[in-house]
Amino acid sequence: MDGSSFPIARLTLPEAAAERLRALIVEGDLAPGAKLNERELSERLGVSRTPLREAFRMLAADGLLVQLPNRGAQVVALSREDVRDAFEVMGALEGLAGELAVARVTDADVADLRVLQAQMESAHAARDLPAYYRVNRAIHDRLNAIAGNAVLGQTYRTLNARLHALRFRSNLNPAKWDLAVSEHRSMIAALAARDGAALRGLLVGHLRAKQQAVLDSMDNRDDKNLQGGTEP
Amino acid sequence: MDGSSFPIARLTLPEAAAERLRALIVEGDLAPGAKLNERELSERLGVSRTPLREAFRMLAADGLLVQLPNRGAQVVALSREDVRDAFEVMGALEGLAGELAVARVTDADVADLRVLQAQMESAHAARDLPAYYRVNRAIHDRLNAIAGNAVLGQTYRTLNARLHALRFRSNLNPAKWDLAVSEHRSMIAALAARDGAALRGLLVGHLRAKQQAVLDSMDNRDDKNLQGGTEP
DNA sequence: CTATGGCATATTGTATACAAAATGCAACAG
DNA sequence: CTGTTGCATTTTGTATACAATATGCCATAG
Repeated sequence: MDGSSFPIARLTLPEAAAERLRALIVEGDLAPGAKLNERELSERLGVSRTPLREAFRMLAADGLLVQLPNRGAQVVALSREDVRDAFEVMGALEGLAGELAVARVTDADVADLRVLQAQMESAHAARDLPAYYRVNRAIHDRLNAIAGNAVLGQTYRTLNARLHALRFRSNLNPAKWDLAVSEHRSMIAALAARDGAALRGLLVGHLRAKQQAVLDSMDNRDDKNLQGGTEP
Repeated sequence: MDGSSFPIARLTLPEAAAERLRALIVEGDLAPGAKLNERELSERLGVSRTPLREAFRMLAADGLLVQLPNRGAQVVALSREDVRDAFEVMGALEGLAGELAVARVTDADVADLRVLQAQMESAHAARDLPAYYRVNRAIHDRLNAIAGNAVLGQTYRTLNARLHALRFRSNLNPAKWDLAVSEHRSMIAALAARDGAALRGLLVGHLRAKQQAVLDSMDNRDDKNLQGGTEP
């Protein structure tokens, strides 16, 4: 995102462990509600318990783990309410990002976004879902970057990671997919026109649709992710 | 905020240390930019370095500390831009809180808020600034509670703590104070009338005024808090 | 047969010892 | 006199040992 300085930035062991765990959680290798045994995990990751515990603290702060005193850490199991709450906040953040982006966007930014939009249309035409997700994410990241608010970006990414831990396969049927792509087209138009209110409305609406899809997908699978649900 | 369950919840050592450090930072006993020596701090807090380092990780996640690999932790020194960014996000969050509160508020809540408002008017009439701040905070906390969004509340509190670490003495002159009190009156009226748009507008405007006051106060003091500024 | 109490085991919490890295100073070369 | 290199010291990073707590099982009383 910056690219102007080159600190070598070796990862410290707790950071590396946290990154690895984050991936394991988001990829679903560590299921929601799973209890994390310190000794076992530290052996699997090849680090001692001390840095692992620091990693736990970081992930707990991100809301990916919950730590119970003397009872260890477990992967968070988001309740329906948690998901609703997180999406509501995400909506507010996206709305802000839209308004800020309108205030700060340059023509070069718009040009870049149009390129991404074209890529998205291609992925859509080719029915290439992974590519679509990738470009989709790139567009939203780009918007946040244009907004130029570090606190916003940070908060947004953290919340996003927490929701990704759900591993929802948002059942994206053709109709929804078509709509989503056209919404993105409208977003870029609104941004190019410097129409903050319109962009805000589009982003919030877009997210509300996603929220509904995720909540639906939570209903349509085993209730494991609901609060209190632990496997036998 | 909940009050329906009574887990004894002894604080674990890292949590206790984090809480203590948080207070030291917010109270200004640990100045922005101050370097935190692990051995010395652990002795002063009466804990060993292990739980202290976990506390560091928690506070770093909250944005109260920054940790540099192999170079320790230091109290965050917010730049002007950081403050602007944080307030922008706070504004979006407050706006959301207002809309949610309107959707979920009960008449009992409104009655409670009117009591707090009366207390605020008293503090204002008596020119009792500490009491005013206390009630002010209580009102905003209450609004967030009514909004009933745990993620929102959490995010809001974290950002608030980070800004409090600035130790700004928002130069509250009589005119501004009068305005602030009347704004609160309007807020409660908007909430009672279930007028979400009006409440959002009031909250966002209220916060923007605060942001301006804080940024001004940052200008009017030594530039210690600005990025790169380290004492001789 | 069920429920309670106590003990053995496993797991987390904390302190400390050791390793690795950074810092500051001093000696030296230019 | 200035800048650089190497060493001693300080500080952070990691592993491990020990302490405290929780968990689960079994014996026993009702």
